Amino acid sequence: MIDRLDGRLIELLAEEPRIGVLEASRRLGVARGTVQARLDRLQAQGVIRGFGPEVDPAALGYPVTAFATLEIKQGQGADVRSHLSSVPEVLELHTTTGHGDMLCRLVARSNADLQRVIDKVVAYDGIVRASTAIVMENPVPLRIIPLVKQASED
Amino acid sequence: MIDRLDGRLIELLAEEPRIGVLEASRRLGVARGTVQARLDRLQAQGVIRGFGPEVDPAALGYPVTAFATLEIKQGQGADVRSHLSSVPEVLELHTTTGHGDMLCRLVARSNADLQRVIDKVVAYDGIVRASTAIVMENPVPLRIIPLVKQASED
DNA sequence: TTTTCGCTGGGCAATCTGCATAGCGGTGCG
DNA sequence: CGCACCGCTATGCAGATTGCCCAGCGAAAA
Repeated sequence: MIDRLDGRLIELLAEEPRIGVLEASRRLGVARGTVQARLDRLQAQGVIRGFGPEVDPAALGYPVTAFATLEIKQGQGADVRSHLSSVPEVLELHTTTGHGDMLCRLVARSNADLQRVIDKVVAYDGIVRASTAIVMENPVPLRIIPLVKQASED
Repeated sequence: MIDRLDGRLIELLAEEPRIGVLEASRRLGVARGTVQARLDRLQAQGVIRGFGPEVDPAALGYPVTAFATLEIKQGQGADVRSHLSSVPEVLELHTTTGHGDMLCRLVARSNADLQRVIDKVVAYDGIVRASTAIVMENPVPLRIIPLVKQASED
């Protein structure tokens, strides 16, 4: 899948995203063309989706995060999806196995504001029930490097 | 917090991360120095955390995602945190209110492999119970642009 | 009114990019 | 064994971009 060099390249880019291809090639001790080729390949394969800016919702004024488990009326899945995707505070949505049918990540301006967001979310026929867990701490923020390391060292 | 120009800049960078400051200034119809200054400010404020590569776990050989709700023995929180952070397949971890005490996102190489990951996760004294929901579909992948739009248009 | 601040528009040297070249060594195949 | 293929190295070059600087200007704040 990916080899050590790919892994090191991804780690390097994760640590210092501002560096260019040339600087990366120096750090890795390989030719510039090699880094260029690896990067192109990683992006073509979809391993690297892109280099979009990582925006912190808290800094945007949405310091409260919560996860909501939703129970959906049978056959309403598609409509619920499009309803939820129209709510900006819904940062992601998954359909899952288990007791709930969907799991979504929400943000809000405050705990009070979270009520407004949840109301907006459940204000839809297809949603039978929602149970919400507010995030208190985030000991492990979304990360990928440890996995990249493991995958590249196989 | 952030104004329209900031919002447009973030949207632009999200759509086409490869463009530089100069090109961005052309697209936005402002001077290069302005874009430079806005970017610096957004990063200094923490609104933009960085431009790390977005890696797709599926392309790395981990196509299965799951969310696990963990129940923790009182007073064992800190140890559990460090235990979980040492597991590469744990992509993020939150402590939450509600029935569970923690919620974590896992990935695995297959449904069968997920068992191994879960075993590794719960192989720790402090964890009383784990209930797992496997992700089937991801109708709304992690996104931030709608929120940026809303925040910048206030 | 004066000061401060953000934006503009320009300039400059140093750097990087995209693209192309050629050589080299390892691998798979007939 | 000989050959073609592929990835990596190394290098070159023109054009674009970056980081940094400055002076002017208009609006908002003091």
